[in-house]
Amino acid sequence: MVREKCEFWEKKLRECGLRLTRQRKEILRVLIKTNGPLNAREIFSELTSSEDFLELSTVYRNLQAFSKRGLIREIDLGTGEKYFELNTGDHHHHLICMGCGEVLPLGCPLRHLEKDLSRETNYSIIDHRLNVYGVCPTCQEK
Amino acid sequence: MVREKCEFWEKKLRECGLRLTRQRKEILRVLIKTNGPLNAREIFSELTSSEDFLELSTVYRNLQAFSKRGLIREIDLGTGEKYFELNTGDHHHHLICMGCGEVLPLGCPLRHLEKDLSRETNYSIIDHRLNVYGVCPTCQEK
DNA sequence: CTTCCTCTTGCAAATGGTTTGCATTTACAG
DNA sequence: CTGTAAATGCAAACCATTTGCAAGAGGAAG
Repeated sequence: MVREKCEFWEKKLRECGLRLTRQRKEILRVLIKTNGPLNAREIFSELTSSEDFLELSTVYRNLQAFSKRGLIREIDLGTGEKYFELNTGDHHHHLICMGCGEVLPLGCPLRHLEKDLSRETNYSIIDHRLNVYGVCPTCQEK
Repeated sequence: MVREKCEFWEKKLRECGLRLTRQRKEILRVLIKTNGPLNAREIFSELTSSEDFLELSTVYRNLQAFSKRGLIREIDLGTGEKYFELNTGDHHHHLICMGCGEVLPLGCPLRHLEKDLSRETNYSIIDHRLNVYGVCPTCQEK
């Protein structure tokens, strides 16, 4: 199943006009196996075993390249670093635990907002970002 | 009116246990006269005329101090820098023009979300951040 | 009004995330 | 298999922000 997903995303990557390098395969693999947002350093850390070494700057360059082509989506969790997750096309937000940093996907409660807002302000609405911050049940016990 | 507001915020600052220095007065003044979020460099730029010079690091240090004491509120517009605005206590969000960067305050459409979400996830919900991105009427014409 | 202690500032250097220049290596179209 | 454009490694630069330290300045107490 993971293999299939890898092939799916590698195909997408090729369709974007990007070459399929060892480093890109590995970055994709990490993004696939983790469900949820990752930053450059986290991806890099997953890949520092000697056999699949790659430069941190390569991770940054590729996250930028993937993001520009819509393969991944940039996520701002409000921590200062840029996070990314595979762009599966389903619009959602994130619920972030302020204790342990766990991130839960969150359905969008704002489906109707953009139309209303467009009418009120005459802005053409392009996008919105919502983060919700809380404390997860486990962290509440501590 | 501006003078009254300045006195109000200077009093608040003193009540937080902070000393009222020339630099802090000036930073407050800029925050008061601008309605909307500002970052450290913008505040600094407003104050580089010879008579009211201050160090950029002083701006950073004070924004941090004010923020910690709840005088101002940190705003993340998704641009990479930290923005701040006076904490007037009214909970709101921001509509940001992707053309010119204009920022409009936005009433909160999520009043009921936190209770529902708390029930569904067992998280205790602390806060949320919402940004809406669009293009303002002026920028649409270009 | 003066003194003293503590908080604050200026200055310069460090930090952390991210980007960039350049020579070398690699994917892959032909 | 070969040539070429794209990608990588490496090191240095960048930019917002933070920090250490000595000098300076609020303001409470006298």
